[in-house]
Amino acid sequence: MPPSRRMTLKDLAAELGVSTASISNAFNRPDQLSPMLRERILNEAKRLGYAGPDAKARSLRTGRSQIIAVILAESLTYSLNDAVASELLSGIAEVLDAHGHTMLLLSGRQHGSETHGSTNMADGYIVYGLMPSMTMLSELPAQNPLVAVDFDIEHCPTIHIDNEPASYSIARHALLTPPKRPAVINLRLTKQPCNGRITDEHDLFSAHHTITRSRLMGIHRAFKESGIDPASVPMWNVEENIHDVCAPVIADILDQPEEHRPDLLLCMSDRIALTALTLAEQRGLCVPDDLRITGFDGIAEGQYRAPRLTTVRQDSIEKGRLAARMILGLSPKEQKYLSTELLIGESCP
Amino acid sequence: MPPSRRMTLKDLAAELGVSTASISNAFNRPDQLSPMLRERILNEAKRLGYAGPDAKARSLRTGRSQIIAVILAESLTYSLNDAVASELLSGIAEVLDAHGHTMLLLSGRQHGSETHGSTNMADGYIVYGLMPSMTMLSELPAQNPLVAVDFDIEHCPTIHIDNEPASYSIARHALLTPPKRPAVINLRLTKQPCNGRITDEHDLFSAHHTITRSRLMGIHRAFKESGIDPASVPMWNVEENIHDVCAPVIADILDQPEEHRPDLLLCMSDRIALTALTLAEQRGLCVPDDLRITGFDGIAEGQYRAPRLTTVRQDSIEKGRLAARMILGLSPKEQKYLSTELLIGESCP
DNA sequence: GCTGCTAACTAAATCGTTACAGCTCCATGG
DNA sequence: CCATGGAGCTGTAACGATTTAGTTAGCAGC
Repeated sequence: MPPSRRMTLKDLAAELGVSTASISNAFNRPDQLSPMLRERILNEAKRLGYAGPDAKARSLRTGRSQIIAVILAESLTYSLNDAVASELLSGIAEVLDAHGHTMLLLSGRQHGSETHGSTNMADGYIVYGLMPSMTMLSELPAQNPLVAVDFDIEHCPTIHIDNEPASYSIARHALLTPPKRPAVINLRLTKQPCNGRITDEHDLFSAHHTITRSRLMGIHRAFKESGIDPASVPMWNVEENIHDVCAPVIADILDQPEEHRPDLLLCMSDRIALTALTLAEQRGLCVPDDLRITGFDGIAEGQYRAPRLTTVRQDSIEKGRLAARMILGLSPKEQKYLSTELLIGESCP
Repeated sequence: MPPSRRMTLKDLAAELGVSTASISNAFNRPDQLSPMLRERILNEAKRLGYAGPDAKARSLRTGRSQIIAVILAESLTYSLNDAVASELLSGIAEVLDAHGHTMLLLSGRQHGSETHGSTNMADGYIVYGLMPSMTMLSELPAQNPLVAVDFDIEHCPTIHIDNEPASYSIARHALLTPPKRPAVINLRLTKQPCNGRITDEHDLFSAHHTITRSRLMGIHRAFKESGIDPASVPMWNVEENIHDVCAPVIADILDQPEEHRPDLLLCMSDRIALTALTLAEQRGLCVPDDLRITGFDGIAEGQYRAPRLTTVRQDSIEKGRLAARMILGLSPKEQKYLSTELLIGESCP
């Protein structure tokens, strides 16, 4: 036996003088053979360094790989460092792991034009966020289950939260104390890329970004209810939910002369709000006395600090758990809305 | 053709009246057949809904899956929410993605006693951190490449940083301003689990955790050099690098009567240091005037705040990139030490 | 003694590709 | 006119498992 080639199930069968079926059963179905033979096989396998059936061959034969692919709208580099996406992945991993599955990470923003060759190996797909191109999704094997999170696909079970009411509730809370100069910081909500002040209202609402769009609707509803004309509220936009991208926009906002500087900042995400908090503190502004700030998401970083962020907590971990359970068929595949919770921190009491 | 079964390469070949080899070549090796035939095949494939060769079968035949497994010492739930691990994963993903590979996430802390069935499907393994049990590693296919990060495995290329000198340098910086009451917060450095004050010096240095051990050595060296007996410095320990686990320990430290409360806190990680910062601010202590704090790692969260954390930055993204390059054979497989950088923020000027 | 049943095992087909060897045909060069 | 060679294609043997159907042997019941 040349040690060059790895040992296979067949080799082991020959060595032991039994059929390959018995070896396979010894590893997979203990009830199908006598305990004596099973033990003999397992011992000999260990002695000869056979680590068990090859996953590649098994997956071809059985049609299943025990792999669930998570397709993230953004790049992996971004997603892995984004708290919301990370929590989602945590929840997914937790459930998959408990049921003997593993997680393959893919990005919808495919490198170059080709999708990865290993894409169609997965047993199922969890899609997170708005896909830049739908072609990738249409190329997935149709018979494999697909679950979407925070993004609607036709005829596909989806997990979301109710963004409009959630956003309305936090805005309403903030407006209980009437602001002198409120402002809103949107996330990627303009048709044309715009990192700064939104001057043309008509440029608002890029067709697709329904999540942040709903959040802005909620905010507008709260404004109207408080007798404030939404059109009179200055709006800003950031292109990416990343500190370094948000910082210059927020610096512009805060560096205005005091009589123009907002005293209430409604932010579309905690990342934006935290950046605002940092920049305010660096300028010696007191939060919440000089400036009140709200976020959205409820990430840990916003709660593990002083002052804590006033925000809407969405349970991304639970989103992930549920998505994984749906994919594995442990929960019914349906449209599911998870509840949110208003967290009132010191940043906007 | 019943639409029940998925279309295969062989079906397509029959439909077109060409050999399976030509279909395969049309998808994989354009130079092996005439452009005319290739186009005909690709068109027909699209028309009949054949999405390309099946990854499961291909991986069996070729022996490669284009999948690299990342085995994390901690649970996936922890790792995905830890900034250092996330940055490492980012770096890995970036390089793998650029070279047509995908990333499979595994945890060394296997669920139950069985390792995942899909483990041996990967083409290579990147191991991060101290494995709770080495049996998992010994079961990996021996002919597949293995690269370790922050953890020594015999005869295995490894990527680390020089923890002792890095830790020494930041401690020395902190001690330039002589502290009245310095203290150290260790990370999982006791033999017996201990979340709080370390009273018995003999209990220090759990056999394995060489990283934090080296960091403490560096701190001790700096103390000696400043004429301070390390044994006189109170030491504390936290069991997990998580806010909720660190918080009670740090609360104990800060809630001591003022004459015992430390004025310098050397923390083994940024996570610990940030928790300390938060708790100090909540108690109205001024950092750095009442209390100076240092961390270790250089995570973004520590720099995107005011005051910024004084810390040692290790480039975890680069660690990941390098690990991925080694696994793919793009960089020589060797023992590699990456450099670190002292970041001086306002938390300990 | 015959039938029927179960436990324990085997033989062979199959999963969907890739890769190797070989075949045909036409152009080229001597 | 024959040899040479390459372009373009085909046929088929792996790859390493799982699974179905089938073969024993042993035992119980009548």
